[in-house]
Amino acid sequence: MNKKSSKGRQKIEIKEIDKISNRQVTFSKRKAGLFKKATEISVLCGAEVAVIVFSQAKKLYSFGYPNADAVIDRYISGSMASEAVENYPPAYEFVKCYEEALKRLEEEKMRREMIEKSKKVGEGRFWWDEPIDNMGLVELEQYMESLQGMRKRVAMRYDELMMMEASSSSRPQFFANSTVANHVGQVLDASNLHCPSMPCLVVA
Amino acid sequence: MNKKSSKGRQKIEIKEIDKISNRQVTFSKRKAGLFKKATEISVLCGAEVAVIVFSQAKKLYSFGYPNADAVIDRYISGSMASEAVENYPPAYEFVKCYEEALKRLEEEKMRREMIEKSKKVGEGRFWWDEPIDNMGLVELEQYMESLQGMRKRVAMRYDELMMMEASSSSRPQFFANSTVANHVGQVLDASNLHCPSMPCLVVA
DNA sequence: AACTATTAATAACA
DNA sequence: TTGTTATTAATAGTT
Repeated sequence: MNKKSSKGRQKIEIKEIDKISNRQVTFSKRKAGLFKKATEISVLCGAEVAVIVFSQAKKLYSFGYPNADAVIDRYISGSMASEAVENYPPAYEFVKCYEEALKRLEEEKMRREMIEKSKKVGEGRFWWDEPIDNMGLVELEQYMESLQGMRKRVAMRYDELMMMEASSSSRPQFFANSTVANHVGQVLDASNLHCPSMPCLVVA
Repeated sequence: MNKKSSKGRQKIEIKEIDKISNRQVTFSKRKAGLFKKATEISVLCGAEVAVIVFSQAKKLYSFGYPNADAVIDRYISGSMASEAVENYPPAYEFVKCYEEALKRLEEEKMRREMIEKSKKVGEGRFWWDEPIDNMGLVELEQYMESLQGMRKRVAMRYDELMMMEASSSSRPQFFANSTVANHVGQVLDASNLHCPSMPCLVVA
């Protein structure tokens, strides 16, 4: 009854793939894999990496950490010259910023989970605390409806406040003091960032 | 008697390896792996590849097929000659990534705060009545955004469950394509929310 | 663009 | 460092 849906990965010989369409697909997949590996070694080991690939159609793809050109420049100038310690702080700062945020996110999750744990399931347990992963369909529906209700209330409250603010005199810009605004500003300043997960640079 | 001789490969997080000796070993092994992958894609797909790696100690390792310098020369002349402006989609990706993380962070914070607040709420009052009355505009905005995020995630979880229900299919699919699905659609669509002149995040 | 059954790469040990 | 092994990760063939 269980007919295998595919033969799965098969061993292949490392020689040019005959079938063109196949070759192209493999190229795409393996190029992605190669860039991923490059990312990983750079992150795991603090290495600087550049990868340049020309497809058979001579289309150029490149990847670099912290950035391809810098690494290549250094390769060319043969600057194993010991102290040629180029620094690449620009993007790095923001990557740190991002990582920081992720870390804080994890912390928050933890804290919440601990609170929930400490509350002990059973008595004093509230329905909205339950992790959604354990909810059934019906429960999820209820949850959604509740959220919707909340949303409306908040919006109404927002309106109210807006009215009041509007009638009184000086109103600051919406996000003037918001953390979100600050962070966005920072991020937008980072014009030359690479995405940490897959900093792939494609040159047409 | 059959004590495992090793734990075998373990899953690791992609972040700088703490222990130096470990980092060095990993660097060697992964460098070899990277070069091997580069060889393979070049042979399998007729691609030209160059890989440049600087270790943390700034030692240079390079690989090229058919040969590194040729590929690099081509890269240089290519990127200069062609007007091919380097575009940086990754930066944008990164920004999105980052914003996403921040949003989730806000959500988590909120959930925790709510839980903590809920302890103080007296009889007959719902937990979500408590906080908003004392919020300012900015806080309300963040609150709304967080609610939106939570709802999306709940809806996604809902979809997930639906899929599972559908595929395991030992059970009649009551909601397969009717009201509930529509409901989810509604939830995901922010347009039906009462959300006056929401100053959305501006991504320049 | 997704999905498995496989192979290939590799983290932890020795 | 080099080798072994238990696992995870990548991907060939298929839909």
